[in-house]
Amino acid sequence: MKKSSVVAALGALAQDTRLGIFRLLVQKGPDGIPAGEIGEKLGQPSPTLSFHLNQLRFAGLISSRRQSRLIIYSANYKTMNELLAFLTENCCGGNLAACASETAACPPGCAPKEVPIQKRTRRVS
Amino acid sequence: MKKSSVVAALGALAQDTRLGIFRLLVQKGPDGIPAGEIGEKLGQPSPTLSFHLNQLRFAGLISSRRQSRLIIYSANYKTMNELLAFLTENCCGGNLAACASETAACPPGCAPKEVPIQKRTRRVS
DNA sequence: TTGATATTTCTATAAGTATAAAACTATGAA
DNA sequence: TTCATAGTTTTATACTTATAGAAATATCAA
Repeated sequence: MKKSSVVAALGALAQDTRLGIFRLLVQKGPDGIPAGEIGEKLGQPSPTLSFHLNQLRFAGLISSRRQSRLIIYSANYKTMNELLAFLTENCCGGNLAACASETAACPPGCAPKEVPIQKRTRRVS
Repeated sequence: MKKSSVVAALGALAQDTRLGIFRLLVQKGPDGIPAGEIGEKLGQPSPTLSFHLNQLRFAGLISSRRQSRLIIYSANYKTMNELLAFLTENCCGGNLAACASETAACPPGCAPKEVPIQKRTRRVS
């Protein structure tokens, strides 16, 4: 994930109404819910809601699809995962002992990215 | 973690320079580094840097301590962990199958909070 | 003391973001 | 068609945040 996309995603989430929308969608699961239902839960006027949904969509955090008259919004779990991974990437400089220390106690994703194991190839003789 | 604190933390991270500072500190580990070294790496004038360090500190994401003439900044791993947990909390409504689905593929912390197992107590006869 | 270094606070300007009323668009039902 | 519903776009105003120069503060060394 590019740093600029991460800033955009964090900016989209750094607002009360939008954080509420995103969490609601994360909790509703991959099928999502219609815009109207979101507005009902959060008690926002529709233009305000639409503005915030657009911000989240533009940041890649949610997706929308039309289903007859309804527009169904759902969380983009892939983006969410990448965002979390970015923040903890290469935590403690890859020093696993520091990661595990009382002061840090880093999350699972914190460990340095595994270098893919190179497939052993037979040497041509 | 309170929602308002989460919004504050996300807002603090949603800025290019601050995201850079935070990631640098996360990678440096619990011991931290002095302000000057941060400014050097990010190439920002000191008032700008100080402003951003304050924002991060105010949001609870970093801490500072004086060590002679230097001010040492370090990441607050606890806040970071709570922030990540908040975003994925009660993911997919606790439906583990949905969490594990191709579309969601939620992170480890996504599973609903474990209800602490009650210790079996001997009945007084 | 005085001076040098490390960093912060104050300040003004510039730039970006949120809100909701009004007007618009898309879909389906009568 | 015409109407109702679900939602979006446009617009203006109000508010919040970023930047960096200048001045201030804290610590140490001579």
